[in-house]
Amino acid sequence: MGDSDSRLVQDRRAKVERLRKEGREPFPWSFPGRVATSQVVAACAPLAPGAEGRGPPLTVAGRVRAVRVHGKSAFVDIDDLAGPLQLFARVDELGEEGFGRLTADLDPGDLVGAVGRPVVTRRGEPSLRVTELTLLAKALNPPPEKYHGLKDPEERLRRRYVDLLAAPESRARFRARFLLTRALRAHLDGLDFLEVETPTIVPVASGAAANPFTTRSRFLDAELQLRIALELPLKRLLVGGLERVYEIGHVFRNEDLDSSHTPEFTMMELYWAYADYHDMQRLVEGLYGALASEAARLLPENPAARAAPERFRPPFAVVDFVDELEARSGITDLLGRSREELRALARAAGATVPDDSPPGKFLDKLFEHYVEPTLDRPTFVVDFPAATTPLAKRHRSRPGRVERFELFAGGTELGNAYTELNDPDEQEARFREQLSARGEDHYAYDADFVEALRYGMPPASGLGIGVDRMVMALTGTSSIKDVVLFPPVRERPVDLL
RNA sequence: GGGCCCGUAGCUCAGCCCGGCAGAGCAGGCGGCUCUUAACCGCAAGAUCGGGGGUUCGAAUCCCCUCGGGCCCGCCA
Repeated sequence: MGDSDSRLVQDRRAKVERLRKEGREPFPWSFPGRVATSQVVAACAPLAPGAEGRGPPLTVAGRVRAVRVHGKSAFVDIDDLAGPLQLFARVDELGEEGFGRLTADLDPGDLVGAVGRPVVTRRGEPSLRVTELTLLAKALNPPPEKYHGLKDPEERLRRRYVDLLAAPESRARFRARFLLTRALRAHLDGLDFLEVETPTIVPVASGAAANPFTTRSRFLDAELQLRIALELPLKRLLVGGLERVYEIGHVFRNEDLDSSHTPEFTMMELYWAYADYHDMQRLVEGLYGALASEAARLLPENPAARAAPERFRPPFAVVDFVDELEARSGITDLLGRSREELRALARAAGATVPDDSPPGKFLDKLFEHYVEPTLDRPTFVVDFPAATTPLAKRHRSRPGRVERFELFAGGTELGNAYTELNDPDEQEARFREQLSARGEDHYAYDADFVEALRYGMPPASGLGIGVDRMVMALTGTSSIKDVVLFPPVRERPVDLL
């Protein structure tokens, strides 16, 4: 069962040996002058079936998907990033020897280059009538079966390159993911935000409630952690006068995987001096509107992407956290409830929360249970109870609330924003509350951050968006593993020798 | 971490309930075919049935353990 023993691999190795003996290099260095396969297809468009294009020959390169030999002619399907193309090879153009080599050398999975003229076959398939065919890299391992492809979900993750080479829709989805990230940057750059980078390895991970990964520095002789959020370093930059900053980077949370969580994921956080959370709602609407258009352009075949521009057309709906929760749950006077009452209500709603959870935890659970699943259309949930949010500024006119919104769509969170707390004394008090609440997932006390606020942070609004989930929402992808190229997998057990 | 399910040829899958010679298609080999596109036709080959143990005259099939994965639940976005 070992690959090295496989008969198929042995046959392919034998071909490599033979090629070398014949003085032909199975892994040449370059292949100049190629155009995209789509260019050949375009050149075929005006041609009638059976006609051959005039003008100079074209050069293409790509991976062999199938070889169909018909005695003295052959069809070779290749594809490159632009799409598939049929090569039409005949002994008439290649000669007996050249044609014989083609059929003897080529296997599915090989990378080849071809020169020829565009033709449309009698059956109407745009093709390249090949006058030269060159092996560019021999594939020793055979590709997955040509019709069913690679189905095994484990192999698709462990050997993502095989998934990508075998499944054009997987390539298209990942391309869309990274082009959406590019569009995200372009949108923010256009609003004059500055992209920055801050450390991933920090003394104490803070800015969110999650279990950190730990590591050790030999230089500092100290235990360090991997960041769980971008928030606090970026706010320090507002103190420093950078005014509009954002960062797109990985954050790390030492938790289990499921269809919407993975321990290492991509976060975008943005901080905007002299703006508040109302300004930020407008920014988020503009941002999702722009990204939805881009998704529709990138994936015209994908129903979710195609529907995105209409779905994410501003303005988004707005609901009040407390009003909506009371309306959905039938609970009254939520803000007047004691911690014990809230805990009992949360447990009645099926949440399993430890007794010593921070007080806001119970409200979060209630909201998650009663409201989140009902939020399908993009909706801003606004004015969270203060207890849920230690880093947001208290509401300017509504006691017991903070100026915060989350954007939900399709039952999942697509963004989280506050008017930022910039009063150092209040920040210090909120950190202390969190610590005294104990429990596992309190926010870490960051004394230097309080110190930074003492120098004066401008009034500002901040935004966080989970980029993986943003991509999922815009592309209709149900598992986060389908938008993360190399999700974490367990070490495969060593084969017994 | 708890529950349910899956693992058979390089790939996609049968066979497992109800124990009795491990099958097919694709890919690969050989032969044929100058318009196919999941090309077609013929021949031959390819598997310690995830791993270990047990029950049995006999295990892919039943039992136990273990590894890997999927889905649901709990926790983090």
